[in-house]
Amino acid sequence: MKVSDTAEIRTLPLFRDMDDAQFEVLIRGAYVQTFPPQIELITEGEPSDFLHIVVEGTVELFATWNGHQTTMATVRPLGTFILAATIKDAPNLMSARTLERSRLVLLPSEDVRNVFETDSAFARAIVVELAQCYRMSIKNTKNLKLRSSIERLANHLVRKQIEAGGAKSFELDVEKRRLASYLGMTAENLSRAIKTLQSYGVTIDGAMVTITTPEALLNLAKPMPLIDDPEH
Amino acid sequence: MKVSDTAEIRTLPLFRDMDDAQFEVLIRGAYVQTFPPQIELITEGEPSDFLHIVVEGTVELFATWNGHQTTMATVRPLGTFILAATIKDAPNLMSARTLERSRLVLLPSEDVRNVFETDSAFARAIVVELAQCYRMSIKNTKNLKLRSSIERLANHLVRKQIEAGGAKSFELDVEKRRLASYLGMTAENLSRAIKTLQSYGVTIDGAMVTITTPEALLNLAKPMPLIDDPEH
DNA sequence: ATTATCGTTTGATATTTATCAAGCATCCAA
DNA sequence: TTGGATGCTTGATAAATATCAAACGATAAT
Repeated sequence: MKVSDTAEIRTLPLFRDMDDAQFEVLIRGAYVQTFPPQIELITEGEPSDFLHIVVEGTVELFATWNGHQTTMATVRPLGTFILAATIKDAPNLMSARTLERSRLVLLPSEDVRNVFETDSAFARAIVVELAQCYRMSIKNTKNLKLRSSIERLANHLVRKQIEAGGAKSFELDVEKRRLASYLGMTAENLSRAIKTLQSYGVTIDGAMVTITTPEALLNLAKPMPLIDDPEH
Repeated sequence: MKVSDTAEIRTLPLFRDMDDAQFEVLIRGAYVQTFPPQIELITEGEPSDFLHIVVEGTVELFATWNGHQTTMATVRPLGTFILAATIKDAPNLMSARTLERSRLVLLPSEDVRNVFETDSAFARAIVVELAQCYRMSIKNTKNLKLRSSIERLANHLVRKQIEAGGAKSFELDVEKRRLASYLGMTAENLSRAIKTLQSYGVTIDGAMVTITTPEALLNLAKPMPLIDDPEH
């Protein structure tokens, strides 16, 4: 494993404050692997063998039922999945696939659980991380239950613009059909929703989003920290 | 605070394995209060002052946006809310109201955070609890995104029957309009969905549910541990 | 016992969302 | 350069879901 990877992972809140020796234990047992696009890394229902860390590339988390499939999240560097399953030694509730060539660090779940039992700083960091994940999921539920699909799209764009530093134009970082699935709508309806947003000063050409009248969009989106702010 | 309450709370997974002295610290700082129905106990957006434990009665967690409101969960003895906000010292993402006369134990969030820093057994229990909550929320998201409202209702009934020990008849424990909101539908459509379920061998008279042909209902519901089993 | 209130049900209608089919655009490999 | 393949868009239609209005029924307060 490259030293630069190790150093990068160490900066994550999850590993930042843990004991040097215990971090070493995790790193010694770790695997680094590069995967081509469209590889299924984990499958829902299977036991969680590893805590995955995305060092490079993009991973999609998705879930299925009765022939349907939905995108639950997109994980980019330096994101991890799926901590809850690793800690509880429980089956994964989601599957994961690479969307592009991706490099991942795999920490054996058993090692993570062992270090969790030993290193109380790590345990505390895990608490904070899980609380964060839980709150994110609650926000997502509110988003789904309280808003229509076009309102969800509007808020997604508002948020992405903030993440792009407030730039008038920015690029969508996922395929539209995956964005649609994430937002809980079909690709067809995303296409139509985008058209509707033109009257709110939004134009989307390919992956390029331009927001000409942010006030109009905000007036539709009505964003709220308790749903839309990942930090809140 | 009554000794019987203390003993009961001590049996919760969250408090079971913690240090006696630290548990004492929590109990010493605790308040016990009985509330009439329809009292708003916490408000979304407000800081989390207490970890609430429902000892008697029923509490509804709900969220609002732009004039809309949705039921997020129902908490009964011995359930707690909202651990993630308490631990992160973050604002509550949901509001809570009593649905009936209810007795609650309130642990000051600051105490909980302090003991969490001190008692590693408590910290580990919090990890398990948060992981559980997170997974529950993910399952709920899958339920919402992958199923239609009638499928959600069907699965809810299947689950409630299991919780009723498999009895052919059992009672709904919440008002229908709240059940509707929890399931992400209107009260009117819940009423119609119940009618539709008659052809699947389900009759609901008032709060009394009777399932005459479980096979037919199961065939519609297609329950799946990765969505419907709270233990999984 | 009576009235008032509130939850539930039903019907009519509107809106939202999905599905199906076709054409268009883009990208990549032969 | 040229086919595919795949993703995106558009139109037509169907299904799911929400809204509005009214009636009904249970419950609680007077």
